[in-house]
Order: sequence, then structure tokens, then C-alpha cells
Amino acid sequence: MAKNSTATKRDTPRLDSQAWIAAALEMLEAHGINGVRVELIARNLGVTKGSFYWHFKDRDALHSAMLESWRRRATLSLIERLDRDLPPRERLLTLLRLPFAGPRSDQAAAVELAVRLWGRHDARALAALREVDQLRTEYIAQLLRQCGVSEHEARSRAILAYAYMRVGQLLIEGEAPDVVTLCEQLLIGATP
Amino acid sequence: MAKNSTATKRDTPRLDSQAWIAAALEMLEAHGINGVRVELIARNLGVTKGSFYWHFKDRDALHSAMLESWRRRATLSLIERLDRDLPPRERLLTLLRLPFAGPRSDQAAAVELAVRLWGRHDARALAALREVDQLRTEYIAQLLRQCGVSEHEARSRAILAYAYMRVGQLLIEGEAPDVVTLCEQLLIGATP
DNA sequence: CCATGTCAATACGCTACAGTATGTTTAAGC
DNA sequence: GCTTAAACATACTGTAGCGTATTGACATGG
Repeated sequence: MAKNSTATKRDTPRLDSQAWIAAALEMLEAHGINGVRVELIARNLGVTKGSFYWHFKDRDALHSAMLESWRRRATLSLIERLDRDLPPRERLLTLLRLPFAGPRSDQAAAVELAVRLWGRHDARALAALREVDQLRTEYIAQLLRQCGVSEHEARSRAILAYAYMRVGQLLIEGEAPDVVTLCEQLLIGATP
Repeated sequence: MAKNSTATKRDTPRLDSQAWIAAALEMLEAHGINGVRVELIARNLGVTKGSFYWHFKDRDALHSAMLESWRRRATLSLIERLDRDLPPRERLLTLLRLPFAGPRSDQAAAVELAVRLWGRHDARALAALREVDQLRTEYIAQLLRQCGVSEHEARSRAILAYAYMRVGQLLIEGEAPDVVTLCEQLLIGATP
């Protein structure tokens, strides 16, 4: 186990900043912001930290880049991926089930938790978090309004739905399927 | 700034395990489980780590003690403190507003997030988390049933309420008071 | 007053890690 | 084939932190 250790193969021997950021976000998801170590990420990528300090000035620069990358993907990508020809109610359901759909979404939900904790002693993380939270809840609220939810209830329901999406995964694990379905119905509104 | 640095005064010059655990939980809340450093806690307590290794075998023993302490306080204390002569609906409201009532509850909510992240790569933390989640949601569901919520809806509403209590703090910060009130009404049930 | 148990300070070795300095490979352009 | 710059390796310094060993302060009971 000298060169090709774990994560990325050497099919792309040369890395760019994005590869480092992606690997760093994996570390963030697993061990929090303090667990994001340069040499560990390097090992996961199959390189040494000599590569890291080519792409980034220092550890703090990586942190900023991680936040920026997360903010972009958290706002643009997800929303634009859903804005297709689905009716609003189906879009809402898909959105609600997104954090529970497979290990990839599972990791994404964990990153949210890590950023949330990170934001307690880092102003940049807090700012990014507020912006993402605001955009997400507002988007959910819009969908709810399109489903016929009143203007007043929309924001409250959006907040509840968003909270459910953040920490609901572990809570649901042992529950019956109809309990989950009822959660969704309570959030979206009565079944027509 | 030599002796009495920050946290605990030297009124109680000698410490016990509980003081260490409490200080460690503060660190957990601020920097996650990886940020819980022995020498840093020692500085906060105004002692050196020579004291620590008298009370605990090693860092891992502190982790276990932290989990155990958190589990006790998370299950027994809170529930028993509420089981007074309040009607169930008022008890529910108090419970719902607990995470947003002052900085102390704010810290407690942050500890929950930290444990939640911690549980992603530590089996003990995950076990404690599951137990606490289960007890809390079941307790909320019981209160809901006493409020007239149907058996089926009780568990779903409890999950939504619990998720709201965990991450709702930041989401609510800029909201109007009636939005928050509506959140509570949606969770508890229609106003009678 | 001294013996013992409790709690803490000091000194030490060890490892992990951040960051720097500098050498080495690889690919592209000419 | 030679140059150049991008991407990475290697070797190093400095520091933070875990754990250990030893010693010191302080109280209490005999």
C-alpha cells in the first residue's frame, strides 16, 4: 500500500483544487471542522501535502474554499435540479425525501450538521449557513404556496420541513413507513 | 493572568470528575468532540493536566463519562423537571420553547448537535444518541396523546417537534413572532 | 507530628500536524 | 531536445497535545 491507497484512483494523477475541496468536505462530514487535517486528506487522495500547498495558501484558505463550494452546491445545484416539469407537490415530496435517499444524501446531511456546529465559533461559516438556510426555507415556502398553503402557514411549514430534513434521518430509522408518510403529509398539507 | 484565568474560580480549589465533565461538555459544544483537548480544559479550570490523569484514565475515559453524564441529564432531569402540575398542552409549549430560552439552553442544543455528529464515527455516541432520541420523542408523543392527538399522528408530530427543537434556533432568529407561534400550533395541533 | 490519601504541578518522551524550503517529475510549447 | 510552468515529493522546523513518571502541597486521622 504505497501509492494507490483508498479514495481516488490514479486515473487522474493530477488533482485540482476541487478534488481537495471534495475530499475535505468528506472529512468535514466525518469528523467536523477540526478533523479536517491536511496530511490526512493528502493520504486519502494518494498524494502528499506538497500538493496541497500548491493549490492553497494555508489551511484557512481551504476552509474558505470549502464554505464557498458548499454554499454554491447547497443553493444553486439542488434547486435547479428540481425545477423540472414535476408538479409542485411532487417536487416537495422529492425534496423532503432527499436527505434519506441513499448514502450520498446521507453524507450531505451530515455536512450540514458539521457546518452548523462550525458556525458556532466561525463567523464565515455562520454567514454561509444563514444564507443557505434562508434560501432553502424560502424555496420550500414557495413550493408550499404553490400547493395551496396560505401565505402565513408557508414559512412556518417550511421551517418545520427544513428542520425535519436536517436531523430527521436518525429519528426515522426504526419507524414504520406510515409514520414517515404522515410526517410528510403533516408538513405539506392535507392530502387532496 | 496567571492563576484565575477564565471559568471556575478558586473558591473550590479542589475539583472532582464532574467539574471536568462539565468543562469538557462546554468544549464539546464549542468545537466538537475533536476539540475536547485535555490541556485546554485544564487551562479553563485553572489547573494543569496533572489533575486530569488523576480523575480519568485517559482521554477516552473522559469521552465515555461525558456521554454518560449527557445521557443522564438528557433523559431524567429534563423530563422530571417538567412533570409538575401543568396541563399537558402547557408542558408541551414549555418543552418546545426550551431550546430557545436563553444561552444555557442554547448551549445544550449545541451539545446535541455535537453528539449527533460525534455519533457518525463512534458507536458509543451513536448508541447514547439513539436512546436519548427515542426517549425524548416518545415523551413528546405521550404529551401529544394527552392533548387529544390521535395515536397515529402522535409519533409523527413528535418527530417533527423534536427535529424543530434541535435545529430550529438559527432558522427562527429573524422571523416574526407569529411565525414561531404558528410553528408551535402546527406541531401541537389546532387551537381549541 | 507524622503518616497516608487526595489532588495538583512539573518535567519528560512521543506522535501528529502545520507550514516552509527545496528538489523532482510531468506535460506542453517551441 | 530544450525550456518552462504546473503538480507533486521530500526533508525539515516548530508546536500542540497525549500520556507517564515523579514530586509537591495539603488536609485529616492516628
